[in-house]
Amino acid sequence: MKRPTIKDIATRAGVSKGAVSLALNGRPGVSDATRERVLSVASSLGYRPSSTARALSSASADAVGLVLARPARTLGAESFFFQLIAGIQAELSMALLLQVVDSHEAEIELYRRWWAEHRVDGVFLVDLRVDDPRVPLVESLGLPAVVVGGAGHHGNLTSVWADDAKAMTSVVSYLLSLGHKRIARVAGLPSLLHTARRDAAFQAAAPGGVIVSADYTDERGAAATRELLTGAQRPTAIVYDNDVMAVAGAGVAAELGVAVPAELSIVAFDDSPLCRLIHPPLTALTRDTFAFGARAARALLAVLSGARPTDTEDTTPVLVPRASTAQISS
Amino acid sequence: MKRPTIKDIATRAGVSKGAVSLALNGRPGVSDATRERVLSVASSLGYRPSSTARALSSASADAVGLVLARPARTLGAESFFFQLIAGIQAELSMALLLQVVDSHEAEIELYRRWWAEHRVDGVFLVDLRVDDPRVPLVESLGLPAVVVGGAGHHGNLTSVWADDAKAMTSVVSYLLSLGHKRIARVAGLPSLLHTARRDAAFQAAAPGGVIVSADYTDERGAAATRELLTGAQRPTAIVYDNDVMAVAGAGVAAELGVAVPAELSIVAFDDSPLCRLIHPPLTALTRDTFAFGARAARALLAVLSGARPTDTEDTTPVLVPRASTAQISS
DNA sequence: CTGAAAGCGCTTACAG
DNA sequence: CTGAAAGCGCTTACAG
Repeated sequence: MKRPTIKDIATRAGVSKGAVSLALNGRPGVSDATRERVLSVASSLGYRPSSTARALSSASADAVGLVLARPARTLGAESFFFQLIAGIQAELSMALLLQVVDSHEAEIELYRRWWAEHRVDGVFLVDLRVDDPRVPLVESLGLPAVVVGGAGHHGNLTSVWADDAKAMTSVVSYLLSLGHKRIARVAGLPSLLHTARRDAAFQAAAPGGVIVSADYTDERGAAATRELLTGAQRPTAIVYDNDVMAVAGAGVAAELGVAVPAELSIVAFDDSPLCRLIHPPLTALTRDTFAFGARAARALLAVLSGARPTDTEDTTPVLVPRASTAQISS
Repeated sequence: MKRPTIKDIATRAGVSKGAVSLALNGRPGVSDATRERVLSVASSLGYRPSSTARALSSASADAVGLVLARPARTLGAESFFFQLIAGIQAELSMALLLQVVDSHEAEIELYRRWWAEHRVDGVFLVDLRVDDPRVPLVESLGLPAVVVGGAGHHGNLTSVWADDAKAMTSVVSYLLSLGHKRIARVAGLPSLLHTARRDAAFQAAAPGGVIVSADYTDERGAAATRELLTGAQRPTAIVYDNDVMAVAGAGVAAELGVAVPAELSIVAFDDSPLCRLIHPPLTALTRDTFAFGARAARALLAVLSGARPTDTEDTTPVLVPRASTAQISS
C-alpha cells in the first residue's frame, strides 16, 4: 500500500524509469505507443509524482511564495490580502507558501532561503516601496517574480498594477464637481509606493489640499480626522486611503457633531462590506481584488514559463457614490 | 558561488558527509570536537540545509499546511483566519502551505496529496463539522494534525478550542439580566460544529428563542434580521454569529426604524474593528485570535515531536458591553 | 526511439 | 566515535 513511484510504473509497463519520466512529462523521446502504455499504467496505479524528488532533481518546486511584511496583529483588518490570495489560488494549481514577517530584513532573508532551498519557483512581491530593495534582490537572484501593485520602480520585473493616480484624480474631480474647495487626504504608510503615487495625484488635482499621514489603523485614522476637523481650515471633504480609517473618521465626525455628508463628505479608497454596512454608507473606490489576484497569478505563470517581463495594467478602481458624499452646502 | 552542501562542509572539515549530517542535527555519533569543527565550517560557509533533499530522505518537510474550504470570494470578510494565520506563524518557524479550495472533496484530496508528496509534516484542521470526515482521514493517514476549534468530534487528534457554549450562555444571561424575554439568534453555517454547539447552548439558556440560520455574509445576515423584525413576535435582542452579520442587522434595524438599543439589543459573536467603529458600537464577544493561533501552533509542534494527543481549552471569549445593548424599555 | 547510469543533497543503517 | 555506502524519487545527459 505504498504509493507508486516511476519505478513501479517502469516495471509494469516494461520500460525504463527514464522513459517513464519522459512519457509522463510529455517530452519527446518515447514512441506514442509507449507513452500511452505508461500513462495508462500510471493512472491505474493512481500515480502522483513526488514534488519533493522533482524539486531535488532541479526541476520545479511546484510552489510559489508570498511574504507579508506587516505587523501581524494588524493584518486581520486587511481584507485586501485575503481577497488577493484567494484570487491567486483560483488561477494557480500549485501550492502557495505564505509567510508573515515583521521586518523587511526578514523578508529579504526569506526570499534568499526559499530560493536557495528550491522551495518556490517564484514569488509575488506586494507592498512595493519606492526604490524597493527587493527588486534588485530577486533580479540578481534570478528568482522569478511578479510585482503586485507596482507601477514603476519594478525594474525589469513583470508587474501587475492598477492606476492609483487616475483613481485618485477621479475622486478629487468628483468632489470638486460637488463644489468642495477644501479637500484633505488621510494617507497610508508613507513608505509604500502607491501612497506616493496617490499623494502626487492628489496634490496635482487639489492644489493646496492637506495630506495627513497615517497607517491604515482605526486609531491613526481617527486621530488624523480629529486633527483635520479641529484645525483652523476645516476641510469639507476627506479622502481616506482605506476603509477602516474612513469608517473611523466618520465616527470622529459624529462625535464632534460634524454632519456627514451635510458638513463633511467622506470617500474611502478601497471598498468593503464595512463601507456598505455603516450609516451613512461610504462613497468608495471599488475594485475586484479577487480578479486582480487571478491576474497576478497568470502573470507569474507566464514568467515561470519563460515569457519576457510584461507590465499589465488592471482595471482602474471605480468610484461608487453613496450617501457619505454630497454637494457642499455652505 | 553555488550554495554549499554537506559535501563541501565534509571536505573542509575533513570528515564524511554522514558525520556532517549527524553533527548538524545534534545527534550522537560524533565527538564534540568534530561537531564543533563542522558547525564552525558550516556557519563560515553560510550553509543552509536543503529542505527538499531532507524531505526526500524521509525526514521532515519543514512545512505545515492549512486548507480553507470556503467560497474564496467571501473569505476577505473573515478577519478571523488572517489573525489565526498570523498567530500561527508568530510561533512557527517553518513554512505554511495555504490553500483555498471550493469543496470538501478537494480538501480531502489535498491532504492525501500533501502527505503522499511529503510536502507537509502536519496540518491544521479548521471549520470542524459534525462527524467530520477529515478526522478519520488524517488519523488513518497518520498525518499529524491539530483540530482548531473542535471541542468534541475530533477523535484522537490534538485539539485546541474555546468554549463557545459557555460564551453563548454568558451572552444570553447578560441579555436576560437586562430584562429581555424574546431573544433570537442569527446563526452561522449549520454544518459547522461550533454552530451546533452554540445552538444548543442558546436553546438551553433561552428556551423558545428563535434561531435563524445564515452563512456569515452581510446579505444573509440582513435577510435574517428582516425576517425576525417583521415577524409576529419581534425579538428585543438578537445575537449574531459574526461581526459582519451583526452590522448588517443593525443596518436593517435602522432602515425599519427599530431603534438600537432602545427597541433592539444587538450582540456580535467575535469582535472586530467593524464592531467598534460603527454607531452605536456593538456589544461583542471578544477573543485574542492571534494568541489562539499561536496556541494551535504550539500544539502542532508538540504533536510533531511525538507528544500524545492533548485537548487544550483556550480562554473563553469575553463579553464586551457597548452601546448596542440596553435594558429592555417596554 | 529506448535503456542504463549518474546525480540532485540529504539521512540512515551498517561496518570498522 | 567515524567512514563508506545505499537509498529517497525523480530528471537528464549519454550511449546504444
